Amino acid sequence: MGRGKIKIERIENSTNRQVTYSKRRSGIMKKAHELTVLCEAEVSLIMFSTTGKLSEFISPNITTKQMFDKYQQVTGVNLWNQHYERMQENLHKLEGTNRKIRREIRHRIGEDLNDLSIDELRSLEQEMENSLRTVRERKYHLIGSKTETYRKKEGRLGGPYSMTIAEEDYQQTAFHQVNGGSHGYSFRLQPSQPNLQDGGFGLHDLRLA
Amino acid sequence: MGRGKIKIERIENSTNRQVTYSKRRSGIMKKAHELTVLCEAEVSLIMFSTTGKLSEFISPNITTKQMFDKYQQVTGVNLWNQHYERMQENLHKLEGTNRKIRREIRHRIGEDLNDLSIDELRSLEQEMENSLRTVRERKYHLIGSKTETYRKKEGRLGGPYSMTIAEEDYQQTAFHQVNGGSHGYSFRLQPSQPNLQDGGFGLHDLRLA
DNA sequence: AACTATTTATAAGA
DNA sequence: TTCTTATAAATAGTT
Repeated sequence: MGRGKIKIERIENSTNRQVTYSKRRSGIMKKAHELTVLCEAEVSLIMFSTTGKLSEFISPNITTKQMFDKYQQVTGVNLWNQHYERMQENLHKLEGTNRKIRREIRHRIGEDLNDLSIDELRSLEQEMENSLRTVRERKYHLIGSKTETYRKKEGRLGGPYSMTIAEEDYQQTAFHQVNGGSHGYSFRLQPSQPNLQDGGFGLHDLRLA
Repeated sequence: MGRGKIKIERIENSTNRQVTYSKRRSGIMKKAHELTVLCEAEVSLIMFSTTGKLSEFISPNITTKQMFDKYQQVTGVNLWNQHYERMQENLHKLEGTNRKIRREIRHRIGEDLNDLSIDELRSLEQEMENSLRTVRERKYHLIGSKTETYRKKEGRLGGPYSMTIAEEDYQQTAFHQVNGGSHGYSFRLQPSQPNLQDGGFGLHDLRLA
């Protein structure tokens, strides 16, 4: 359809090739549009020139994304499975870790002890005692330095409020007070992974989007 | 281009519409192919008939997926952002939760105490004492029932090995032995989140894929 | 970017 | 459907 017949093969002359691309591109775009209107078809046409320039036609009242989704559905090929599966894998890993460390801490706060053997309980007790000792030491260390500062500031006055922080604390410790502790170190574990059971959406979510 | 000129508007006659779709579909496919060959362009053409039937043309040596990826790159519109961001969000949530729990555990095993105030240390100590008590109780409970079983089985014989498990254990506790404990309840925390710092891939991974 | 001779696509009919 | 064919449309080569 032109002054001469051409063979369908790469046009060697670069300028000529570009011109032909330009002409035929608009030709095919028009065809796509006509197909859409005449036959109520949904058409997605995407073209990249050798220089990487994008041209596209998409039927009105539909987006390219929708077209891709539909394409996936019909072909059954999930185009972003690769990305998806990597993320899914990581989620599962993290969830596993999460489960493990939740179990560990539950034991440390005295919950779910039923699944531990006597020996495991002994080890746990041992470690908790050691840790508790460390915490106490740290506390006394901190109190020690604070008390020093206090004494420097206030001098050695004595009187009804003269009990040092260290002494006060010692009593507290000795009495094993069981108040909630207003400076709450309290954290309760949520029933295992509240909103994160499945990351909020299942495997099918993308496949059947 | 036919026996008569037609207006580009929906073909009302259904049969005629289908026939036209069929003819023009192969026409546009041919055009797409020619464009590919003549101009070395990359073309993706996807069509759905009103009945939902898919037809597609894709340039050789490229996949539809690759075409989609390239399209995304160029348009800058991430087509699976929605899914991606939801997963990303969940990953971050989990990572955050893990970080928190790890911190809690570290405190419970007597590490990283420097970032706690005196009051926090007091609360922590308190809770650890309570938990330790729970663990001990559970241990004694378990030992109690085991000892009962033992006594029923062995009778009340006495002798050099007659110390009950409970007594034996009591001594152990009293001495505050600091052996490693061969039934190791030892878990060391990995340096925060070994391979999962970023879930293995950054935000840019998909955007600039 | 226009022109136009020719090829190609296809509408209508069989 | 598929084939035929008259005619419309697209476009290769030219200006």
